[in-house]
Amino acid sequence: MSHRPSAPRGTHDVLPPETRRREDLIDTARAVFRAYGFEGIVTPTFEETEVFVRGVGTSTDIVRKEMYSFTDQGGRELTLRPEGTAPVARAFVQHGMHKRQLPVKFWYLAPMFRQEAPQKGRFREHYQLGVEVLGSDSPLVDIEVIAVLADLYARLGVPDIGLRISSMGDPESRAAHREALIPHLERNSARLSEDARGRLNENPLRLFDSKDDGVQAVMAEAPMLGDHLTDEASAHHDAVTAGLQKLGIDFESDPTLVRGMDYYTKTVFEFTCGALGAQSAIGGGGRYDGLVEQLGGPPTPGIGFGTGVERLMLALESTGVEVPAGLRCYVAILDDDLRIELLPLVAELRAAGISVETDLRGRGLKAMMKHAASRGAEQAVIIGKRDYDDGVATVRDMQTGDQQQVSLARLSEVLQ
RNA sequence: GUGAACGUAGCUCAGCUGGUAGAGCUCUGGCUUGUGGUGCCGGCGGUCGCGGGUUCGAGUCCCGUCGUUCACCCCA
Repeated sequence: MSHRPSAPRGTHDVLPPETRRREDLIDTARAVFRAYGFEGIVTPTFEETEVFVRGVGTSTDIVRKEMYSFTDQGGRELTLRPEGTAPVARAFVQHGMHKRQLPVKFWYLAPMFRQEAPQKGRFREHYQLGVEVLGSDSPLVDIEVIAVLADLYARLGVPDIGLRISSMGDPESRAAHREALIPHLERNSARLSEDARGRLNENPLRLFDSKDDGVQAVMAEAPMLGDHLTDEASAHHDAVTAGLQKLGIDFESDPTLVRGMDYYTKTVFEFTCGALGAQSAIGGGGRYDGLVEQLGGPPTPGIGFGTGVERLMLALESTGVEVPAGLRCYVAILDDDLRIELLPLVAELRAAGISVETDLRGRGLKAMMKHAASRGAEQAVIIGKRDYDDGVATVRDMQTGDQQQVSLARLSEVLQ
């Protein structure tokens, strides 16, 4: 027993009927993305480690302690993708997409790997649906990207959604803010927690997000990034919020909103879902105007988001939406010889677009009927020796129990 | 990575102060020789997460380990 393997810590299998709800969710997402003109992009599950180190940033928890990195047989330093944006930016650069008509708009569904402590809504492998738009610095893109995500949540019926939005400014804004913030923190270092003092210099913005009382008190009096935005960054932010208001998308301006990637500039945002508990972030993203250049490409602005598939599933669990069964018809064949004889008939039904299942174990009618019921079949088609000799099948409505004889030739037509 | 709680059949759980495992559901067979969903009867299924210790004896106590959950942290 002890050597019976199980899924590694922080990973899990997805089984029916859960898979069905998941597939439906992904179908909906794809439809929403297409409605906005996004096209799919697929990037490798692993990248050169350098992509994330340079892209995501060395001060981030992701790069510092959460990456699954390894050296392959050829001595290459590789890392399982911990986030979705840097790989897309890398692909943009590699394929010279700046020569395409800009902006390019991509969506993806991909697994992400981070070695974190697992808990509800947080796994070491999780899937994200995401979107990236590269090649326009217009606030119109920010608005569209946030709108797609809000639209997706609405279409899925995710309950208790909240949106926080802020601006990280541009490098110039951040430098000015940092010059005011660091001295403030140093003056008050006695009131900061040990952990907070440790990261005071490398990423002081992170402290705005702290839940420590002492740190919070210091940060409440700290100079805000929002007060140091350049005119351009400030105007950009105002245009984004104006657009969201015009679309009727509710949001809360939260200058303390901080996100985990170093590449963010200007607009950052995070959607939360009250049904999720401690891991309440269900999706988030922001603008990353320096990332493409950071990865060796021409200066190219970009913005995107990621939203967690598992967290979406958790959020939707509480709504108790029933998914209809996927099976239309169960064909119960009574005679062993007929099981082979009637293979073309079953094939014909399937070719006509009817979902059909048959017994694959050679069971009796009673067991087959039970199977048909538990699979949620709308109709059972019963064909025994007598029916077959008469050229008919018995079609039973599994809801009402009504039965009728239908000629084999007309079967697919009747079942439509 | 840190702290706390929990870990008994596929699932949900019971098992009092230690004496060598039980229920419901699921699955399966029968009552119903070609018919499901209700009912009755039967069956399959567990070295009590794993390893060690205390004891005449441990699911029940102790330690370790793995896993899950919650909080910190971080994020989707």
